[in-house]
Amino acid sequence: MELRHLRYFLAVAEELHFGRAAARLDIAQPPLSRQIAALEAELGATLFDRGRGAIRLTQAGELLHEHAREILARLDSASREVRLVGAGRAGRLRLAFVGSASHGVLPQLIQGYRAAYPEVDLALSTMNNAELHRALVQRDIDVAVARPDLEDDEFRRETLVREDLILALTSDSPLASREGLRLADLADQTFILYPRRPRPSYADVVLGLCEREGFQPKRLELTQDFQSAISLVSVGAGLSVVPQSVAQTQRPGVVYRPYQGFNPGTGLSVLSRLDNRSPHVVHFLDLTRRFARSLAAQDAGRGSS
Amino acid sequence: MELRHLRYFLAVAEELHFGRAAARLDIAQPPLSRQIAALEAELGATLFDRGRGAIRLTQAGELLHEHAREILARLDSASREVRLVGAGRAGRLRLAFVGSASHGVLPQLIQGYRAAYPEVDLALSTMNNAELHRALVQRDIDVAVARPDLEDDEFRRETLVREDLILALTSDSPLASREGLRLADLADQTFILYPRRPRPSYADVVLGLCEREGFQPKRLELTQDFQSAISLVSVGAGLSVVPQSVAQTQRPGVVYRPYQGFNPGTGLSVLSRLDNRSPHVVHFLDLTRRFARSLAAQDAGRGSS
DNA sequence: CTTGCATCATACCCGGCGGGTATCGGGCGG
DNA sequence: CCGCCCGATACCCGCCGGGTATGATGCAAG
Repeated sequence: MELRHLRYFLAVAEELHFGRAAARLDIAQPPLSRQIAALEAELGATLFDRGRGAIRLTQAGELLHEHAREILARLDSASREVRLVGAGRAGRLRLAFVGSASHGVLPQLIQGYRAAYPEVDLALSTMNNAELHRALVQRDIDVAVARPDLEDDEFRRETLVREDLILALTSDSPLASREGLRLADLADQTFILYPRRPRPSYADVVLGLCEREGFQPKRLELTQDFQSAISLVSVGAGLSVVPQSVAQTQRPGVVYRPYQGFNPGTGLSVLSRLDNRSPHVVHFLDLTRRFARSLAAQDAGRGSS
Repeated sequence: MELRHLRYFLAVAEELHFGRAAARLDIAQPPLSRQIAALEAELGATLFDRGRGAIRLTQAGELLHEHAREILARLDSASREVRLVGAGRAGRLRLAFVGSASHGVLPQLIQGYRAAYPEVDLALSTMNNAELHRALVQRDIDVAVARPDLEDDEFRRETLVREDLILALTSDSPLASREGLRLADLADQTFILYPRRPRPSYADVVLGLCEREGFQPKRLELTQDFQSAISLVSVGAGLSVVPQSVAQTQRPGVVYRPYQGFNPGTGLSVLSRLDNRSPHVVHFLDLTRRFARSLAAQDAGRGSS
């Protein structure tokens, strides 16, 4: 049996007239008669009572009528849904990001995607860089937002934003009001760094900075993520070096201060597997590129003004 | 889209290998590739990730996979059900019969049909001859069991059984013990006849009998059906002339006695519209024919012994 | 009763499409 | 680097579905 049979049958069942049904189907009447006859032969059942003038459905015909309607409706909705998913306008996008990106521009980017593709179910989670890498490779996620990047040439990448590093200090610390602060001035402070595992990590980047400035922090406190680092700062356990965007969310007991000297900054990258050409991913990365470009234009404008 | 696309897609989705899927479908691999490509083009969606070695379903593919499975399963069950109904082994048969047929051989016939076609839903009802005729013509029923027949050459008919008429008397009537009773002996009794409407009817057949015997019943009582006639007999309201099979069910206060003289008997006919070639009807009438033949053989055997 | 019309079935032809074989192209393993 | 595996492409052929013409049948009107 083919869908043609069902479509033709449905037309005849609804018109109860071969001529009109054929017109509705945009074919001539004879092939329609033939196809219906073939269907009846295949099913071994008479579907229509061809009695004098008016045509009528048999019991088997009534039964097939209901089934055919449902099957064709089902097919139609399947087709529509698949088209939508195939166009990336429905379905699901699994995105994970480093915790320190939950402030700053990433939320705007995600909002933008949500607005453009409201029917796509966004599955969000947070991971550190190592976990992001593993999840991308194992296809547990479609898109990763890493800081600053993931080393893998199997990934497509878009740079989302670059930002300076900044100090997070306990608000009642005397350092908070000092002008022209340098990293070396903090040599005898407790540095709260993250993540604790795996190494090397962002913590080592900061330690490298210190070494470049000619010292090693007197005390180190390693914590899991930037959230707990800030928490520790707020209770006076030490200071931390964080991306500037973190300063957007003020927190009691914490003040943010720039420092003098070498500031390599940090960035956010949006990554996906090279072989993942899913429209959702493509759309998200396109949006990312446009968004990053508009951010750069803003910065340039602000810089020149 | 055609079912071929769904079937091919399903094979590939389950094998995740074009070669094996083609083998399973008993076609060569190239046309399979082409059909899948055509399906993807029509849906505007990539369904498979053809990445290095292992093939994989995309999100759109996963979605279509579920839909395709259900649609094909649905089609399969539709086909099976329609075949059954078309073969008359499932579905519904609407049968109506005169009340006086609820004793005697009709129940056996119906039992026989039930045993042969257990999945067919039998819709039974009782009507008088006039109602049977109307119902058949208007297609409210498929098969009618009338006594003795319906006058209409648009009907196909099988004679189910013929039987003598018999008297139903009040058990304490002196007539009950009289030998060699003749209808004329009952001229001064109350004749309870049916149906009251419409006329002419079975009541007129009995009145014709009396006339032939040279008398008119002194008193007449017309009632709706044979059930109420027997009830009236049982309370001593008079006597009735009924088909012999009615005597099979004994009832307190009623005795059945044969009578001498002309006995035209009566019969049951099984009727259906000539243009109703539904397998259910055909089966039922076939069964009726065989059943009637076996009844006739029984009678002949009993007669000769 | 006969003619004409409406409607579905049959006869026959044609072209498109689905399937076949041969071959290519790329990725992976030896 | 070569050969193999697998999917894609190229090209041909035969079938089947659709078209036109016509038949068969039942009904209505004259």
